[in-house]
Formats: sequence, structure tokens, C-alpha cells
Amino acid sequence: MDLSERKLRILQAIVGDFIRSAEPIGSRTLSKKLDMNISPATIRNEMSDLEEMGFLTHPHTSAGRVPSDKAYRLYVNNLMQKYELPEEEKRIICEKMTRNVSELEKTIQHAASLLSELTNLTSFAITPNQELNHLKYVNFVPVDDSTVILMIVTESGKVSNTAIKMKVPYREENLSLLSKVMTYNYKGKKLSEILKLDIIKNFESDIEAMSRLVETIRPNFISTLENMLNVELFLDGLTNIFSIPEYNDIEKAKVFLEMINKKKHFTDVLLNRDNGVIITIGSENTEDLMRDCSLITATYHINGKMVGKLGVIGPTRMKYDEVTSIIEYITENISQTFKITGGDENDE
Amino acid sequence: MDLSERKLRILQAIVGDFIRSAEPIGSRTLSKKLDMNISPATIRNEMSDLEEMGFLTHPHTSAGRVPSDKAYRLYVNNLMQKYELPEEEKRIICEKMTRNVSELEKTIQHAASLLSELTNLTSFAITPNQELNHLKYVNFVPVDDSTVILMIVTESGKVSNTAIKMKVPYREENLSLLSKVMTYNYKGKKLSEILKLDIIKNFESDIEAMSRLVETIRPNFISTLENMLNVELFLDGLTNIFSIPEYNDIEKAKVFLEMINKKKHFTDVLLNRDNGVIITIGSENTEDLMRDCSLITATYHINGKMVGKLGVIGPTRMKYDEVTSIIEYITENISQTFKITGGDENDE
DNA sequence: TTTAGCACTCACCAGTTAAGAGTGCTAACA
DNA sequence: TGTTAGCACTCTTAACTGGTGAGTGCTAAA
Repeated sequence: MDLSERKLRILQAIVGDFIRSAEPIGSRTLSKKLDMNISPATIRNEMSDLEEMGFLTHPHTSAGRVPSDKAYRLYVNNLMQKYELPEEEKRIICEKMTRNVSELEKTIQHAASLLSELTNLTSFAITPNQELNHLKYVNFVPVDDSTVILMIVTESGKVSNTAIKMKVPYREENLSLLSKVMTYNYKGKKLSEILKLDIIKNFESDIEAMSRLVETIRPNFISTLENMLNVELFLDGLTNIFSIPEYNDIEKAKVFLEMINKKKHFTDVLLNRDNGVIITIGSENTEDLMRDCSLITATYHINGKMVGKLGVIGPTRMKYDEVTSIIEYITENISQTFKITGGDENDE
Repeated sequence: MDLSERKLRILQAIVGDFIRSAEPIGSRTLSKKLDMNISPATIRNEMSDLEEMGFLTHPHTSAGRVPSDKAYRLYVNNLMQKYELPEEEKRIICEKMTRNVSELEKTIQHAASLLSELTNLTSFAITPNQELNHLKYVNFVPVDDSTVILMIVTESGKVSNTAIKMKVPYREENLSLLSKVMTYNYKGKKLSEILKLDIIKNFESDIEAMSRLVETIRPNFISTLENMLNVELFLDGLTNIFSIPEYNDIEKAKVFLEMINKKKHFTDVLLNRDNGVIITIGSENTEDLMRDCSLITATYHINGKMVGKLGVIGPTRMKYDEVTSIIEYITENISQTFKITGGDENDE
């Protein structure tokens, strides 16, 4: 059977209407809404065909029709029209995103929050995987007799500190020398690569003071690097699911929230997705618990290279056009913000 | 009317049973459970008295009795027995809390997570109010031609960085001089106090290079300080409320989650509570939305001085004895960890 | 190919009923 | 006077009922 022009229009109308109302739609209603001058009976026939082709389903004999995942897929790929964001919304996004860009983490968290606010869905965002991040600078700053702060700066501008408690006395010259040597050795290398190297240990190990210093500092240095490599996950708008009829069932809401809150697992799911704007609908999701959800993710870039993700999760019935536009606009905005100069900066 | 010994025992049994089962308890059941050899009828009389005194309520005519907030209060103050934590649990707490104490924030977040895991309730924790924190050290670290990192260290060991994008060229000597002067000027002063001072501006304003440098750095310095003063709130175990019968109603669960998620507001509520272990039961809460909840908070100390809070929120029917013990043990543990040496450290 | 008509199905609502749990009251008992 | 047994009463819950409305599927006519 072929998808005639008329079938497509009917399908589009059903999907569009269902996205808005969450109610199964009947032939009579549809006939009135569609100004095509065809009777309910004709529409019933077409609907019946569409159902046979797998685009519609029937909750029960005498309910209206409901779009299937396949219908949403067709809608997203072919039927959906580009949704132009109202200027007002664009303005809000720009304004909120450029305010307070001191830290990458804060900005991304902020973006997730904004996204959930605009879409009324649950949103998420992860920071870029730091695998590709290169070290720029290592410095040990003496604070007092027993405390030294280790500071690591990456090329993308991420800064991390750790306060190190010194068990043995140290001399400032040694610290400063160590800073220089480490920066010299590691500069331009990937963080993950550095973790594999053992240079620190071998270096100058014959001079005793330095050797002790290195011994003290080594575990801190490694754990700081490891921490920097972690991808962070931010969630927002968790309670939005309560205003979605699909999750009126407490059991469903519970499962949804619990799935989302398994952060480690959810992060992995996100990391495994391709780059660009990706929409997966219901059964297209590989994760069992997400079979009733649609997931839209998009990628943003830091320095044009490093990639983080952000998106929303909600019922398969969602305003794909609008949500996609919003996500795209936000990710574009982030990429723009962190383009020229790179990461963590404070540019007031 | 007086609270006879027998009335107390009956009340204790009702509270204890209700905490476990969440079901209203009837005279017949109670008579069997209580090995006091009194008939259901007698118990009914006693219950009736207790109800008149405000300790019990009646959901409807023919349901069993349910403890009122007043009964819980009596239970917590007088009837409750000290709950001794099993060694196994103590071990788990100690182990999980001492692992990875690199950052105060992480540790506190960790504690909240542990707490919700052990109590099956929703837990929260806030970092100490930094009002009392004193500055120890300011340093500007040159990273490259256009980037300088501002580092502030407090006496409690909190470290904060901000990357500053320099619009004008700078000289390292100037940066280093500025670090020294600012450290000299601000050392030992409260963070909040420093914000009020205007020293930076006046200092050396006649030398032009320095003056420009100060101008560039000032807004970053101020906003970093302001950020450091913010109290952070961590929540954990949000989905635990779904396993509590009281929140089987989706509407209630929604209200609960939304209240908790108003972080600013919830933080204020926490900050307003007294120090030590504080239990507020149902209507004792000043917040309208918490009238159905009980809140248990305890305080931990950093360096024996600065105070943060941590606790749980749940239905008025909760295992006060057990939960209190767990919270006490965890806060003790935190205070112990951050006792001798002070805040952010890495003490492997 | 489209349409009108009609029987049929199912969800939903309101009302009814019966069972079960628990109370309150009264009167009898120790 | 405190305690107990008995009994009528209340209220919740679940299961069943019939009526209504929305919507379908089929058939026959246009």
C-alpha cells in the first residue's frame, strides 16, 4: 500500500493533534478539523489503512487512533515543519546564557535549567569528555607551612585545585622548580595520556628533597587529574513530568525518575549517542526503561573541538519541532560563547 | 486527665506499630500485640481518653487510631529508646566517609547520599555559611598572555579559582605585587567584610599600570568572593518518597518534590533552624508545605567553628530513633574529619 | 471511490451491594 | 470502680450494575 498525499495529511493531522491534546482522536473530530471536505467514514477507511501499515494504534476497539512510534518517526523526518523560535524566546535565551559565564560547569548547568523551563520537560546536560583536553599549566602554590595548593589548567580553560597537606617541610624553590618541570613535561599532552606516564617519579629522584616532595605530591596529582576527566551530569525540571498526562500513573513516574537518577548509567547512555541533533523515539531506544520515552540530544562545542551534550527526555508525544529548535538554539549559543577564547573565563 | 503508665504503654505501642506499618491500628489488634492481658474494650476506653487528650486521631469513624503530631512529640521526647547503630552500619559510614575527602563539597554531597541510602528517606545537606570564614591567601597566577587565574584560599581551606581574561597586557611583577598586597591587606579578614572594603581601588591608583590591572581584576575578585559566600544545597534520595505509602497520591508526591526543589527557599528554611539535632514534627513546622512532613536536621562543624547542616525530610511517620542515630553518627564523622587540619585537604 | 446508516464495542461514571474492620455505647461482672 | 462482652452503627473498599457517549467496522447505496 502506498502513502497517498491524503493519507499523509491525515496522519500529520493526527500526530499534530495528539501531541497537543494527548487524547486519542476520532474520525468525526478529524473530519471537522481537516478542511478537506471528506466524511468521517472516508477518514475511517484511511485510518484503517494507516493502522494496517503500522502508523496508528488503537488503545481499544472504540477509542480514537493514536500515533505509533513509526508515525512519530515519519513526522519528525518528513512531515514536521521547521519551528521558528519567537524573537522573545531567543532574546531570553541569549540573555540568560551570556549572563555569568565564569565557569563552564555553571554555564552548562544553567543551560539545562533554561531548557527544562522552556520545554516543560526534564532536561539534562553533560560536560565535555576531557579525553581530548590538553594540559597547559601546572603550578604548586605554597599557602602555609603545611599546605600547598596544586593547580592544573587545561587548554580549554578548565581549572582545578587541590589543597595538599604536606607531612614533611618543603622549600619554596623546590615547589617552584617542580611546577616548571611538570609544566614543561606535560604541556600540550592529553590529560588521560599524562595519567599513563611515569615521568614525575623518575625525574630527579636522586636528589632527596625533591624526591620526597614528588612522593607527597604524586597521589594528589593523579587523583586530581582523574577527577578532571570525569564527565558531569546535570539534571533539571525533574518535577515537570508530573504535569504530563502520560505520567499520571505514580508507578510510571517513579520508574522514570529512578531511571534518570541513576546518573552513572544515564551518563553512559548519553555518551554513546552520536553527535549532532539526535532524536530517538520510544522503541528506537536501546534502553528498556526508555521504551516509553523520546530522547532528544544535541552537542555543543568548546573551542570548536571538545564536545558536550544536552537535551531533554519526555513522553514520545512531545512537540518535536519546538523542542528541537530550542535545543539547537541553546547549543549554538553555548558553542558561540566558548568559541574564541576557550573555556572558563570571566569576561565582564 | 493524667497519662497513666498504662496509657503511655498503649500510646507507645500505637506509635511504634504505626511507624512500622503505616496502617491505623485497632483495639483488637493492639490487645493481642500488647501482652498486658487487657481486652479490646478496655483499650478502646483508653484510646478514647488518649484521643480526647489529643494524642490520637481518627481518620473516620470506623478506622483504627493514628498518632497525632503531639503523640510523635511525646514519643520523641520521652518514650523513644536510644537506637544503637549496628556495628556493620557504623563501619559502612566510617569507610564511605573517609574515602575521598579531597573537597569539602564532595564530602558533604557524599554524606547526603549516604544518609538517604541508609534511611530510605529524602536527605539534604548544606555547606557551611562562609560568613565566618577568613581569607588566608590571594594569588594571581599568570597562565598565558591573555589569561590570569585568580586564586583565593580561606582559613578553613576552601579554594576558589576564576580564570580572568585580560584585555590589556600585564606584567608578571605587577601581578605578583598585587597578590602580595592583597594578601597582606585581606589576610584574616572575613570574606563578607572584604566585600565591603574598597581598599583595592584606592591602593596605588597613582601608578597607571597597576591601576589598570586592578580595574580589570576587581569585578572578578568581587564576584568570586560572592560566589564563595553562597551556601550550597545537596539533595539525595528524592525518589525514595515513592516507596512511602503517605505519598502514594501523585498530587502529594508532586507537591513534596516541588517544595524540595525550590532550592533557594529550602536552603533558607534550613539556615533558620537552630544548631544541634533538631526534630520538627508536622504542624510544628512553620512552613505550610511541610505541615505533613517531619524534618530532622543536625549540624556538623568545620574546624570546630563553621557550621553546616544535614538531615532528612519525610512523612511524620518515620523511624525517629533510627534516623536520629544515623544522622548523629554521620555529622560526628564529618566534624571529626575536618577537625584538626581544616577544610579542603587531601590527606592520603 | 465516497458516503450514510446502523449495530457493536469499550471506557467511564454513578449507583448499589456486601463484606470487613473498627468504634461507641450499654449493661453486666469482679 | 475498673473491666469486659455484646451489639448496633459507621465507614471504606471492592465488585458489580446499567446507562451514556465516543468511536469503530461493515454494508449498501450514491
